[in-house]
Amino acid sequence: MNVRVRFPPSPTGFCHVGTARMAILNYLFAKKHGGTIIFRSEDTDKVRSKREYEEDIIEQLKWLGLSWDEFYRTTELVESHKEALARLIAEDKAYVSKEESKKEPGVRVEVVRLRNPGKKITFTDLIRGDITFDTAELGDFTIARAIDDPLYHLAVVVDDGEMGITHVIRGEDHISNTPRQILIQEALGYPRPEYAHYPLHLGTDKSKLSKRTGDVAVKSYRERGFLPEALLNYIAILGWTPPSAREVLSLREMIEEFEIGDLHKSGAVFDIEKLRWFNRQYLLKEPESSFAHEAITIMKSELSARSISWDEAAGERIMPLVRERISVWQDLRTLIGEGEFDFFFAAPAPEPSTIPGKGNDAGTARKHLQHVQKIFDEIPSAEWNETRLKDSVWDYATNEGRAAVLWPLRYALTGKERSPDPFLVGAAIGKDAVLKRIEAALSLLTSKA
RNA sequence: GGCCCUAUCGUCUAGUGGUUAGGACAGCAGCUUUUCAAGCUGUUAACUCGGGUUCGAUUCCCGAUAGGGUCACCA
Repeated sequence: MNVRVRFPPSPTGFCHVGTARMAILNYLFAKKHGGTIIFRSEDTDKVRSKREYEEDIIEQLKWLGLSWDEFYRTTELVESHKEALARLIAEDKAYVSKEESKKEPGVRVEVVRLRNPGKKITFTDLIRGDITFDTAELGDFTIARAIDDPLYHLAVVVDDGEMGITHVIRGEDHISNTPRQILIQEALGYPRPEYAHYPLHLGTDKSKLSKRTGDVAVKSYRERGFLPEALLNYIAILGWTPPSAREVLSLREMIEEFEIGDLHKSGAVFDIEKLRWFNRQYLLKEPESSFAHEAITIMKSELSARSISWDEAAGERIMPLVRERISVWQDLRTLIGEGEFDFFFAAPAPEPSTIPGKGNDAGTARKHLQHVQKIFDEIPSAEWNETRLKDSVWDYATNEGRAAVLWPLRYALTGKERSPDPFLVGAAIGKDAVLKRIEAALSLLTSKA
């Protein structure tokens, strides 16, 4: 069978996680079966639809790495809807009903209603099995606001029929829409596509994921520095377990493993912590050059906001450290913004009383710092690197007590009670800066004593 | 409220008519060349309840309960 699926977002809001999930699942299914994907902007609601939203949806889906083969807007297909409407009325399967407007009381309108045969409808859901509804409860529901103004259900059925859609894969909020669409479909004589209704993602309190319960705009994840691969991967895996049970998968691998029947039946809570973990996995895979490019851009801008001048050499040297400390790019902005990395670029302002560290006095600290200063001073600049620094003082530190020697050294270099180790810092800032900072700490100790 | 869907650790899940109910995230503990981070190792933690069927149910059936969805001149 020639598989044809659709992405039918309604452009009444920015691209959110639910939109992305709809697109991902349809994409995986279509690609798995070599099918065609139709992007159909469901803009029948003229009041709420905006071109701005449509553009955002397109932009974010592309950012996630998705694509489609054909593009339409529902409103541009209105002629076929009108034809269908006219045919239904001519065949007396629908009728024009003159009634009072629900939106504007007192105003008479002419809506079109379907003559509902009121029978039981059973359809097979690829994820849930047979589902039966008694459509009598629906009554003669409205299918158009007016003879030339179709409503969603009519438009969807006609468009799906005309476009030869074979599989309708959508969220479970559409389960109860399915019987009425089937009714319209049968009245029009279109074949019934296969249906698959996947569960919705839930917010932390298990309620529907929405603007109220959390951040859902794809753009906001993008702005916080989540990687598209990570977001795509997490959204896909949340509610689907591939046969291999692997969690970290590329788009290609997902396509290979995808089976619509493997989608879960129950809704899952969207866990930002796990998303962060996924993002870290992908950040760790980033090539060194592109990682450094992004990191440097962020560091430069955040440091300049703090009036600290950028040092290219130091920046390059702390890359491994940056990569080890962040899960999302936003973390780097926060780190720098809070001054956590200031000491790599500017001299710190250590607190004299904190220099010795726990259980040691100023005299001891001065003695150790002077010793280390002397050792460091003798290291040729050409041999100035992390390993060399560590080797040069390690035995001394071990004999004298590592905490007693290393704490003052580290604190003198960073001015932070918590920071990376002194060797890494020392190598990054260079010999001159190290000696100056030790000297500064020593004078602080002396002036205090 | 009617109708529909769903139900395993805090979260995402695997799984079977008989299992020590497995994994991931988070948590906790220990280790790793001082602190922090990372890493490594270990570890806490679950079958919603009540009836059936059965020698035996987490698993099959029914009911209850809970959660979700939907009942538009929105999509």
